[in-house]
Amino acid sequence: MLSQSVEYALRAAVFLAREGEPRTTAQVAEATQVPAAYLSKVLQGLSRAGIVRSQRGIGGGMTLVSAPDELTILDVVNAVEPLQRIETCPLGLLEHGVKLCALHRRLDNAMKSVEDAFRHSTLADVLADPNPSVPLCGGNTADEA
Amino acid sequence: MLSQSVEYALRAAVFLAREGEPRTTAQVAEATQVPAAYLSKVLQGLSRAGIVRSQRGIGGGMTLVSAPDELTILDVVNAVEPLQRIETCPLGLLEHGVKLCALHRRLDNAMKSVEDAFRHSTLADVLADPNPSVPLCGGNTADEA
DNA sequence: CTGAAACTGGACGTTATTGTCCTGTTTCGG
DNA sequence: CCGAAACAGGACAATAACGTCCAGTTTCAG
Repeated sequence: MLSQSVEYALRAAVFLAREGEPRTTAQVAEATQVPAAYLSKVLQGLSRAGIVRSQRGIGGGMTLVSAPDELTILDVVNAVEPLQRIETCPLGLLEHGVKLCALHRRLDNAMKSVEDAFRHSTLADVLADPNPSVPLCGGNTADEA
Repeated sequence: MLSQSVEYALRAAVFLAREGEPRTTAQVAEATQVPAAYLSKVLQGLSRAGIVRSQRGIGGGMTLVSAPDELTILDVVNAVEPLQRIETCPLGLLEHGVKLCALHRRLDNAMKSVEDAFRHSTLADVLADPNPSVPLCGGNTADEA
């Protein structure tokens, strides 16, 4: 339902939030299990959107611009691929303005619930979650079956 | 966020629910404002999934198999493109089984909220909604600005 | 100044989605 | 039986998403 690029961007953002210091695209790619060359494009997008800052040269890499408790999942999602709410009737014939029909009202309500959930989760929340599985799944602090 | 095909399928399902009798692909296409040739494919999918029944020849067309109050938005969505919940860690390295990390737990919760919303809306609910905009937006029972 | 590290951006290939078109097959009315 | 109505399904085209590769540019260490 969410695009691959969004998934990649979220993994990268969570990783960068945890690290706190500049990390190269290669490092992020390995930690998040994302194709490096493609991740590069995704990070470029995040950079243009002002989510991350890039620094070239030795010691450079990618850093989050905001503090993890100031950056929500929604911010990241919207930077890559805006979560589009249904504003007007998709059929477009008779613009109902803000009055969507019963079908599209329900679809948009579902979108809204996703938007709200994402808006209320900051990266800090994700990192602080008392969950035995570490956010990027690369390691595990708990026992496995 | 939802694919175009899903949107088309929902429009078609709502229309067929309202009509109650066989309607040809061309009729559905006009009412729902969907490219007829493409809608044909979408309806074929709904037919294979057992959502609609097709009847060839004169007087034939598409009909809903179930009663509108027995068919949910989720049924239609899943017939076209299954709403995929996140069951296991997308990184796949160390399968955490049912224990998703904090990030994917949140993403899956969002999916679940959509799934639940769709599961609790039947086509009958959509048709009975006291909304001035008629479900397919092609007409309007209320005044417009 | 030089070179390695690291991002930037364009070109390109692959695949999935969306959309079109046409031929065939089933069905029913007369 | 015949023909029109209507779906079925394959072939194809256009577009976007996903992914790869490489040359160029910035930056810092020494």
